[in-house]
Amino acid sequence: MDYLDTLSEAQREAVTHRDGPLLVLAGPGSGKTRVVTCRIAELIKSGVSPRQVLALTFTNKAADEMRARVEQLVPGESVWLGTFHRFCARTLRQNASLVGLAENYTIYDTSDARKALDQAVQAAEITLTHTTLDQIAHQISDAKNALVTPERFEPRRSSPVGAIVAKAYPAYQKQLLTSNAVDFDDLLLHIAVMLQENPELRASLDERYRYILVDEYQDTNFAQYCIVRALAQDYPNLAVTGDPDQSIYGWRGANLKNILSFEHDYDQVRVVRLEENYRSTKRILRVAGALIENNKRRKAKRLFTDNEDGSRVVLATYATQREEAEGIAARIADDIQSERRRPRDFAIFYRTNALSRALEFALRDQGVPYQMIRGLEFFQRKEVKDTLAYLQLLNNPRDDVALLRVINTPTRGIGKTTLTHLTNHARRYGVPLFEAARESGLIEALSKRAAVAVAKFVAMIDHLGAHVHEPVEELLGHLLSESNIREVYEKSEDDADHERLANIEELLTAARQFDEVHAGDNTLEEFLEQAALYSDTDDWETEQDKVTLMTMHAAKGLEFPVVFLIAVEDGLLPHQRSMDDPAQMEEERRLMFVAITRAQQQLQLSRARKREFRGQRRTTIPSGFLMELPRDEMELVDSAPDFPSWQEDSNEWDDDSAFFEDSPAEESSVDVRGESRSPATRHATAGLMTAAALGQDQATATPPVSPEKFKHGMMVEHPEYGSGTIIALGGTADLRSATVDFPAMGMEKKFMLKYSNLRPASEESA
DNA sequence: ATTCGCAAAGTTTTT
DNA sequence: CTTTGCGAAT
Repeated sequence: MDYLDTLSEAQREAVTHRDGPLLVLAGPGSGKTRVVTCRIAELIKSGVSPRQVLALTFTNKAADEMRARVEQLVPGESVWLGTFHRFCARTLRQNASLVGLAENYTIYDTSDARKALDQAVQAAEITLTHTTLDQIAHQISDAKNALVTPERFEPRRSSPVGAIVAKAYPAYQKQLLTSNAVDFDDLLLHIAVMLQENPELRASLDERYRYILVDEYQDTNFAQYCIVRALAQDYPNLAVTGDPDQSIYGWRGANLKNILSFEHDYDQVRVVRLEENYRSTKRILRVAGALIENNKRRKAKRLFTDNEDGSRVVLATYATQREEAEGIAARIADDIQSERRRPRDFAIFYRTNALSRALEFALRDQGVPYQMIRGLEFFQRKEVKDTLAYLQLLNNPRDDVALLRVINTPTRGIGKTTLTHLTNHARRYGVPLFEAARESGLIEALSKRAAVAVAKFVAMIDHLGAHVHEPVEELLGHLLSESNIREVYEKSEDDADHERLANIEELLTAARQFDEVHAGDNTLEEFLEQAALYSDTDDWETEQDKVTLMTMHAAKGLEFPVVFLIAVEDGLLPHQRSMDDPAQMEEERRLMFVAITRAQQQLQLSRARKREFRGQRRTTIPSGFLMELPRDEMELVDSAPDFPSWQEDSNEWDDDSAFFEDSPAEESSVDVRGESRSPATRHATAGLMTAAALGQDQATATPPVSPEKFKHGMMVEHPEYGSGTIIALGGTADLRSATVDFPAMGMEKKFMLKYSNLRPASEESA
């Protein structure tokens, strides 16, 4: 076909390279997806059997998109294309016994896994001093991502938490095995271990998957790295694509080293660089490039584009988060009203989900349609989880977490005491809870009444069990009526319950759609697998003509004509928890790089001078990243430059603003807002503030106190830590620092005076 | 057993 | 500030 003619030289090189390892370093907007899909098509055309091709992605969304594109290129040919987790889930299904599981194992999501851990910790009688379940879970997850099995786990010496983890990890793993269940990390861990320990299986899978493609290789963790390696040994036809500058999942164990040292890991690697960008304007690209250059640990890369210069990147400063949200909403509304743009042209990104609230209000106010992409949501709702738990229990009766969730939902008189007895019985004989429930008549501690209630529950599950091979929708139908779930919600007076019923209906719809596609056997298992590995990000609908709101992480791989990135402030971007670690700071910078490079034509970065944080209004500090951006490409817009009152007595000012906004006098038809606001507040690019000057802004935020004023023994105030005494001073000029003892906090802290919000206590009264 | 109320805790990103 | 969890009371 002719698609080869439409590719650039570099793209074509990657697409037509057939055998041997291939590393495609693909900058943002360089047509990476196109290269991957064309490559799959090209392989098939050159005679490779589709079933020998394995394409692994990071998200379902990416997989779905690729599948659609491959289908266009080579209709009817089905290669295995999906996420790492799904690939592992399927492979584990076929070889479950090798790791002590049965093929009908359950995949626990994070909250299920947390419950299993809770169970395990209790059963092992581990006391949680100085730590929490969450902490333990994290450490276990880290260990699993690094392929450290329970037996091999060694806590760092003198780590009290580590010692607890060393006990909890094996107990947790045992609990999972008893329940015939795995968590997300296990999917990878089990497969990686399985490949290590079973050479013949490894060899056969290696042979089966002759051509492997891995997308977003920079996001792979150690377990994924090992899996890929194991499958590409005898047939190293491994093509990985990625961009080290877009690695944003370090917190989840992703290891940048995997892509940076790909050339050392494999022999005779062909490297193709895709550096031409087809997405963004020159200006946007230059801004992105200038930012990412500040990272030390990276492969230098030249990004360029043939696209036009475009408009300057706007750096907007608003007085409050509310003005930020309203300003953006007004501009969007204006552009839609005047038909310059459609809602779907816009995206608004933020670092944390919590930041979306003000935007939602503002957009709703303006009547702008929007869709918000959140991580989970649907499958996390109680009623949905309850219903799915029934299915899980039916599919895998050993699933203790599922049983605990459903045995008294809706209530059927099986209370805490009964459950304690059941649990004791189960632990004594080392059997799953459902087994214990089945023997309820034999448990002496149980009252007659309790035993009967349990027996009725068991009978109901058994009865439902007769329907497990029917289409999922039908099974769900039986389940909803026999369990009384439907009846309880229907009879309820509560509106919330009717909404729950609606959600269950939605689940039925999902089941019906699933049934249409999967007519074959084992459908229940697969349905549950899909549900477990699904996230709401996956069915983000491009066709919908709505403004998109999402986190920066969710934005990866997408593009929009107009992008707003909000809250570019110290502590949010970069995030507080990353600021003390240079490696994490680089990841934050990459995250911002990803966000910026989503924009095709227009980009606005913004911050608010004041932002509500944990219920408190706080003066913000502009993100240090802003100072790394090239002044020449930017346009600075300040919505309240001559309005200094936000500094000191801003409490009232803010309330005033709220008052005016709500007063009917200033009614908000779209165009009134848009016009009245923009000309008055826009400033010519020339003059005013430079990006560096914006940094000075932070000094203005708290009226500057010259570092020389601080003396040893002086009483000082810190907005966060309260009052304290200077017990040491060091450095000179910009480097002058003070060590302060805060008696109320029982701690000492060292500050760089130039940057700190420290002030002499006496100034308070003025 | 369920319900209500209060307290506490925790607020990054997701397969 | 919000959500979640736990404990008490009915």
